[in-house]
Amino acid sequence: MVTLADVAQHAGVSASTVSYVLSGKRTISALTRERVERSITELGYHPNAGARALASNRSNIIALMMPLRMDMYLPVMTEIAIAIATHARAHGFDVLMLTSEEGPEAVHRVVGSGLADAIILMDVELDDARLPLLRESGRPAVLIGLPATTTGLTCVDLDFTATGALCAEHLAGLGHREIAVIGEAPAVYERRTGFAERTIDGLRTRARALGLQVLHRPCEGNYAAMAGALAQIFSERPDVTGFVVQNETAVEPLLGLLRQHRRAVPEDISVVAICPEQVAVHASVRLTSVAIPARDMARHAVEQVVAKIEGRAGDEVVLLEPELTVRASSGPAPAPAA
Amino acid sequence: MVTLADVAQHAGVSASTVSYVLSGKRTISALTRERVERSITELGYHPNAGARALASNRSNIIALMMPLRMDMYLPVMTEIAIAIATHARAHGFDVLMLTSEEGPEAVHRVVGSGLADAIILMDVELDDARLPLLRESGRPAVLIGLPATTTGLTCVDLDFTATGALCAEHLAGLGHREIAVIGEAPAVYERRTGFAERTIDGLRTRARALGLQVLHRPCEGNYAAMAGALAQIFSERPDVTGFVVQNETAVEPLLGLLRQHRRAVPEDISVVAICPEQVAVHASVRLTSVAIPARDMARHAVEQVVAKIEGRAGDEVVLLEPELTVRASSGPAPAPAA
DNA sequence: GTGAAAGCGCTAACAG
DNA sequence: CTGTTAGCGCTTTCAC
Repeated sequence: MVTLADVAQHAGVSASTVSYVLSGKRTISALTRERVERSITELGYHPNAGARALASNRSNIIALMMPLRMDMYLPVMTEIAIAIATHARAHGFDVLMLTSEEGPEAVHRVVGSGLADAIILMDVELDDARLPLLRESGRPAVLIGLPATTTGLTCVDLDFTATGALCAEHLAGLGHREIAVIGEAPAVYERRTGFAERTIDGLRTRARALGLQVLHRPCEGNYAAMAGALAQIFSERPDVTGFVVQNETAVEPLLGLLRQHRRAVPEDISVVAICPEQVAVHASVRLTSVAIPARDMARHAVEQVVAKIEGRAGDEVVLLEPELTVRASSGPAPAPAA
Repeated sequence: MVTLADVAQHAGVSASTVSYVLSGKRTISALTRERVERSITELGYHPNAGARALASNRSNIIALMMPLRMDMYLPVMTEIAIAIATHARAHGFDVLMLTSEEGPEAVHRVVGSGLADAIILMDVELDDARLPLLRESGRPAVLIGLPATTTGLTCVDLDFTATGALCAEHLAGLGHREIAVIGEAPAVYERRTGFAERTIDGLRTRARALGLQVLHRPCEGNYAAMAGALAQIFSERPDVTGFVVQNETAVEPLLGLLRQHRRAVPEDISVVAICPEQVAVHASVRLTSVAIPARDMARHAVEQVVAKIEGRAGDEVVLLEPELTVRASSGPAPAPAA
């Protein structure tokens, strides 16, 4: 193994000089710098991560705690995770993957051992068991999601309240008077993951202001569950002309079933989805949607966490503005069947 | 920060004793062990990862290189990644997430710096640019997937050749004479990811032996592409009665379109999918399928890699036996339309 | 602009 | 069964 000392000897300088060439923490003459750099490449030197972590008290690793749950539409989680890894690399950090299976314990382990300089938590619940540990650990942390109390924590999330409101507005603006919301699986609400509740709250509040009737149905994302929910909605509220879907896996079942019910989209029924762009664009009907900005969330999370590691940031709540893109699935409400 | 020395002092023993209590590498009297363990919990001691890595030359980290590509059905990749993380933890390892964006470079960086003790590569191509680097690095590595040459490497994968054969057999056994294969997106074949080619090869070989006609169509996983492919298949080969699908995202489009074409599944058309169990079970028709054993692959990969790190294993190619589960989407071939 | 040297916290001989 | 001690490879004062 090539060590820093080897490089120093090969270049005819001291160890500290090599170190400073690497870190750029003091000015080096062009000549020495060049010599050192040549030696580095010639010898194929790679600084030892462990030694560096020990001496500098920094691992240059960010831990990312991902959910295991299968009810949390994995593609979004995955996209966020990949984007986090990519951005972290751009800041010189690697990403350590933790699963929520290990539970709050993992926070201790990783942060206590200095394995990671900071933690990013995904899929945060309103009253998350990991938060007390995090706060007392004092380590930099960023949450993706919004817990009940955010004091002492930095959080990044889509503004789901505004998202719900935006959907209500869009449908009301098109003349719809009665709409149904296909929500996440019941388990998501029971777990109190926040975003689902905030969406429906935001939607209801705005709907009330706009004189829009709202029926909310949590729903598993499969054909059978969707078929049941839909049948019930149409029997209870035959005048529903608009749907808001906040469950990516329910999108296709819904569209397929509407076809079976002989309801044309958007002529008879308008559909607005809250989902990743990709799902909206590739669905059997191009969906009017509010995008879940996975990349943006990842970018903000990494920037916040890096800023905290470097001591240049405090706690902050970053709520991303929702954007609704009109596509082929929404249109004017049909004239009431005389 | 609490150090090992602090614990030693508090327990009234030497540093090495504490170290050995932790590692179990030598026998310790019950009394001392207990005293040390008490001190550890009382002081809230966590061994410093960097120091440990430096002294022991082991980081207890496994690097996992994941694909970024969006054409690679992410849920399977994610499931594998999560399962790898879980199993790795069970062996005392953490998992560092690398994206393939960094390219072969990342192999150098992570392995050269001693950041990771080993690497697991996902989404390996037949002639993968990362392999030469890996081989010469000499670090333990396991591939998920099967490259063209496996010398000096351990590989874990589903036996896709056998998988293709199994699908052909199942349909032939039901009396089908002419089948179509809906393959992965063209890009997947162009990239030469191996598994797609092996599947079709295995299927063709067995089909020939069984007197089965095969039409193969690579296909993007969306409605539009699927609609085009399907129309063409039915016009070129009106007598096709069986489909094999190896593209998870094409499953629902195919089923939806078959309905639109008024072909009943399985009465008119049988469908066999090569996909994760979850997709097969939750599809609008419960699909006869060969499962992609994400968890098993992850388990084998971790076991192999840990064995290699500990020097108790050589290179090996582990091919998992495919299993076909009959569900509602396949049945006897319809009698030829007189 | 550069060197020398003191650790960082832990492991693993070596010594008893 | 336990203690002593010499590093592991790097960063960072302190000194020039």
